[in-house]
Amino acid sequence: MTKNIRCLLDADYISEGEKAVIRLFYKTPEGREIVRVEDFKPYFYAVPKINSEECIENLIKEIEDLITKNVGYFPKIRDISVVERIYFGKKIKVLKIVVTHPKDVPKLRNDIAELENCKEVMEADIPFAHRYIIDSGLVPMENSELIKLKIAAFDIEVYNPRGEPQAEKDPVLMISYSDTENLRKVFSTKGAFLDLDFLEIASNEAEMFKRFVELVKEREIDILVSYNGDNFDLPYLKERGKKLGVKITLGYDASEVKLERRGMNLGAKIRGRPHIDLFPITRQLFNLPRYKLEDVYLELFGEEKIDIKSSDLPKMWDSENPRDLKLLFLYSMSDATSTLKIALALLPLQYELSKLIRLPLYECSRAASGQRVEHLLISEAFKRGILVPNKPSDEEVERRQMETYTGAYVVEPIKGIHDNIVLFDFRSLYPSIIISHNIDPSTIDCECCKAVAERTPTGHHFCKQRRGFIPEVLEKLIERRMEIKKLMKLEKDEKKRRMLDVEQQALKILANSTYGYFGFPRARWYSKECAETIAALGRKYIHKTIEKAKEYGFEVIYGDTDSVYLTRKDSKTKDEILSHAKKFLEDINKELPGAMELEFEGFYPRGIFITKKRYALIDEYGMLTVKGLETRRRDWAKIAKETQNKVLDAILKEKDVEKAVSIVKDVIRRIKSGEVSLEELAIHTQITRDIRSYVQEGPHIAAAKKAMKRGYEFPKGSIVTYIITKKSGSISDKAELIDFVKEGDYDPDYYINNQVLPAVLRILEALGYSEDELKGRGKQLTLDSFS
DNA sequence: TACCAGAGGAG
DNA sequence: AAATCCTCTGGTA
Repeated sequence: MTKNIRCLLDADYISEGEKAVIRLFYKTPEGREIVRVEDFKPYFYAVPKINSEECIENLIKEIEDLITKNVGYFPKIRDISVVERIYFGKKIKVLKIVVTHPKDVPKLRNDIAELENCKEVMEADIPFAHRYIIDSGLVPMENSELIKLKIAAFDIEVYNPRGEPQAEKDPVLMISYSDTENLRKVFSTKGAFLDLDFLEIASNEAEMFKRFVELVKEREIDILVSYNGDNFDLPYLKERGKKLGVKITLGYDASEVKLERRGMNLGAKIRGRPHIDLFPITRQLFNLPRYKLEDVYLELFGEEKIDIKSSDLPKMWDSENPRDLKLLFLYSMSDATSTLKIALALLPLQYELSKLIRLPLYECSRAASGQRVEHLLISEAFKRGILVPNKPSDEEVERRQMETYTGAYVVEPIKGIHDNIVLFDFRSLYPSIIISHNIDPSTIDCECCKAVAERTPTGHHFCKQRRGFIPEVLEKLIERRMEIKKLMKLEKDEKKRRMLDVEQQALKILANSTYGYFGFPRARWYSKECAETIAALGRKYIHKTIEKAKEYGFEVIYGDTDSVYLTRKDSKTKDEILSHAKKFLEDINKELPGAMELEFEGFYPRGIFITKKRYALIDEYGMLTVKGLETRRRDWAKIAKETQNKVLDAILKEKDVEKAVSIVKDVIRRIKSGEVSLEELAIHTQITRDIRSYVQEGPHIAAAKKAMKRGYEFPKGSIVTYIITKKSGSISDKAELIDFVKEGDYDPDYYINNQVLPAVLRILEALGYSEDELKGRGKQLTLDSFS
C-alpha cells in the first residue's frame, strides 16, 4: 500500500479579490506541491457578559444591529452560531463568528468587544494560516525523515572599508553557496584568473545577485539556511538589490524576501522555501563566549575553520597579491559549507519542535521558550474545545512584571573539600509537581474541592475532580518521552536511535519550559499563583529530602532547587556510602506522589564547595565538573579560566597544593614576560541593552564606545571582546576591542591581580587558608610568592 | 568603605 | 518576549 507521504514546509494565505486562499507548501517524494484551500474561513468567538441564554440572544441582536447599521458589514460576517466551549475550566455557550477575510477581523473584533452584552472576544489574534493548521490537524515537518529535503546554505561578503558596511555605497563582493546535492559555488565579480573550481564570475554585482537567485530556483532548494541572514545577509542583499534594480525573489512563488519585525530584531521570511537562520538557534542551544560562525563550528565539530578579521577583508579584496584574493574566496566558500554542516546537525531538532508544536519551521525556529509553550497549548486547547485566553494588554504586562514571588531554595554549602559524595536529584521536579498536584489556572481554588483538597504551602488548593489542561498536556509530553527513551534502548539502528533522541530532546525542552511559562508576564495562561505554588512545593520536597537524609545519617554538603550533595562520616568507601544511598532512595520514593521521583545521579570521590552555585567535583574516572566558577564564565579571560581549571584538577585529583602553586607561578611568569597571546587574554561581555542607556559604564561599554568612533556598531545582544591594555587610567580606560590591540599590548598587573589570582585564590582559600593565613604561612602561599 | 549597576551563571 | 536565586566585578561617592 502506498501512503501519500508529504512534508509541510510552510503555509501562508493570499488574497484573491475578496477571498483569502490558504497555501500549503509541501515537499513530496516527486518534488513540490502547493495545495490551495479556498473554503476555510477566519473566525473568532464572542463571550457573553453573563453565561445565560438571554445574554447570548441579546448579543446576537446587538451584532445584527451592527450589521444593519454598517453597510459594509454584511458580506464580512458570514455566519454567527452558538457553540459550546470551555472558558476558564467551565463549559459555556459562546458565539462563533465566521468572517470572509482575515483583514476584516481587527475592526470587527473591536466593535464586537465593545458591545453591551459582550464580555470579551477570543481567538481573534491567531494568524489565519496557523489557525488552519491547528483546525485541520496538520503537522508541519511531518515525514521530514522520509523525504530527502534539499538544503542550501549561503553567505555574503561585503566591502567594508569603514567598519560597518553601508548598502548605499558598499558592494557585495561574494555570495557563497553550498547545498546537500554537493554543489558549491562562490559568485563574484573578479578573480577569473584563479584556479578555483567553485568560483563563478559574474559581469557585475547585479548579475551576481541574479545568478544566486536563479541557482536556488534551478536546484529546487527546499530550505535555505544562513548564519545571521535575518539581520545581515538578506536585509543587505535586499537593500543593495533595490539600488541595483534586482529583486531578491527567493520565494517558491517567486515572491521577494520579506523582512519582518521580530521584537528587537528582523526575520527574513521566504515564502514556501523556509529560511532558517542558525544564529538565533545556536544562541539558544549553546552557551559560548562568542557566537561567530567559527566559534560555533569549533564547538560542534572540534575543528577550526578559516577566519578572516573583518577589518582585513577590504585590504585582501584590493590586494595586488593574488594569494590574498584566493584566501578570501576560500574563506567565503568555507562560510557556506560550514553553515550547511551546522544546519545538518541542528535542523533535526527544529523539525521535531515544529512537529510537536505545530508551527511552521520558519516561525518555530525563531520562537522563544514562552512562544513555543504557548503554541503547543493553543493547538492542544483546540482539540479539547478550550478557549484560548487573550494576550495580556501592555498595562496588564506591566502589572504582572511588578508582582514577584519566591522561587527555589539553595542550601548554604559546607565550604571546603569533601570526600565520597553522592548526588541525588528529582527527575523533572517542576513538571512532576505540576502533574501530581494538578496545578493549572483552571483547577486552582475550585469550589468543588474547597472542603476536601489539602492546601499547598501557598494556601491554594487544586481540583481533585477535573484534570487540569496544562497538567494533562504536560503528562502526555512526559509519557511520550519515557516511551521514546525505552524505544531508544531497544533500537539497534544508529540513525533511528538518533531520530528518537532528537524527538526526546524536543519533548524535554517543552516540558522544562512549562513552569517558567506560568510566571511569564506575557503568557496567555499566566498564573503567578501557579508558578508560586510550584516553587513552594519544590522547596517542600527538597527540604523533606534534606531532613530525611539527615535522619538516615547523611551530612548535607550542598543542594540547589532539586538536588542534594551528601556524604557521611561513617562511610570511607564508595560501596559503603552507596549501600546507605540505596536504602535512603527506596524509602523516600515510597513516600513521594506517583509522578515524583528522587534519583541517584552520581558518586564523586572528591569535591570542593566554594559558595552557593560555585563548586567543583571529580568523578571516579578523573572527570572534572565545575559549576559557577570563573572557568565557566565567558566574562573571564581564558588564561584565568584555564589556570583555575588546572588548580582544581591538581587539588581534587592529588590534593597537591604545592603543584597548584607551581602552576600559578608559571602562569604569572608567562604573563609578566609578555608572551601570552591576546586570545588567552580576551574577555567577552555582552551588551544587554541599548548602549546609550547605560548608567554605569564597565570596561566592555568603554571598549565598545571607543570602537564605535571607528565605525563599529554594537546592537543590543552583541558580544564585546576586549583586552585590558597597557594604557593609563582606570580599567575602563585601558579596555580596547581586541581588533585594535597588537599582540603583547596588555596590562600584566591586571591579568595577574584581577584575573588569575582571584580565580585561583578562591579555590585555595576554600581549602581553609584565610587570606591572612596565606600571608602568615611563609613564602609558599602568600600573594608575594606568586609574584 | 559601602553601595549600586551590570553580567552571567545554576537549576 | 520562561521563572528566581546567587556571586562577583568595577565604578562612584
